[in-house]
Amino acid sequence: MPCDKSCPIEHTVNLIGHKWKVLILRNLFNNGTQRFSDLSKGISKISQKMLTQQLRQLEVDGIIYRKVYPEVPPKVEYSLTALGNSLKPILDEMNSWGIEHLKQSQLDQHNNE
Amino acid sequence: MPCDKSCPIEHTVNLIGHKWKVLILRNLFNNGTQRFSDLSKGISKISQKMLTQQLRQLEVDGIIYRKVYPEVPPKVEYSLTALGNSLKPILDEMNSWGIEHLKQSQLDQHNNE
DNA sequence: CTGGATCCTGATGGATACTG
DNA sequence: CAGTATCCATCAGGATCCAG
Repeated sequence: MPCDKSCPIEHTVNLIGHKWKVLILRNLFNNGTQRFSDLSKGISKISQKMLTQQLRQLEVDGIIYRKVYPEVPPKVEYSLTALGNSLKPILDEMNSWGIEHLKQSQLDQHNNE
Repeated sequence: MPCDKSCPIEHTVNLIGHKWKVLILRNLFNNGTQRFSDLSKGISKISQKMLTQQLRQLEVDGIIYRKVYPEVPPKVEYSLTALGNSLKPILDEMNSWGIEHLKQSQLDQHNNE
């Protein structure tokens, strides 16, 4: 079973198979609608360029919605679309797995001291 | 809730938040133990260098196991460890989501013709 | 012949400075 | 505030080379 264009996992990976995208989604799931600066603060170490880039891609792919308020100072809000919300089970599984194995990896680290 | 070092999702993403890693795991889940060349054929468009690199990282992180048979011609088998197997729910969710939305994106494509 | 290391080149990511 | 623009470091792909 080769992993070609019709592979469901490949399709999913093409949309959210990127470290920063997952973290952006995490932020939107946890905190709801977020402004650019909220995301910037909420995701440690992401550069503005990367944040902009990934937000644009998520928007093009119909996963998030970008609402611009035509005012000064500028205000832009990002929120999940229905498609974006449908990704929640995946994020939930990643969260559960992380909780479980963060414990383990912290123990490992402790044992190595 | 900032996304710092103790964020479960960030931990998960740090281990498998890479396109090729997910596809490698997909291959191992679907086909069981695989040789280097099996993975190379099963994952369309991955370069040998990238495959080697990602396999090494997955091995270091304890997600896959690498068994070398000291024979000619060389033979190396990759399989999932217990930790690797515990990632199955995540892959399953990605698969389900992909199945659901591959339909949609194919319809969209059809409508644009 | 398989698995993978190396080299070179083009693409991508990060840090900073600047703008509407 | 929400991005661009710029420059530089690192990474990815392709071809080739090598050891068992």
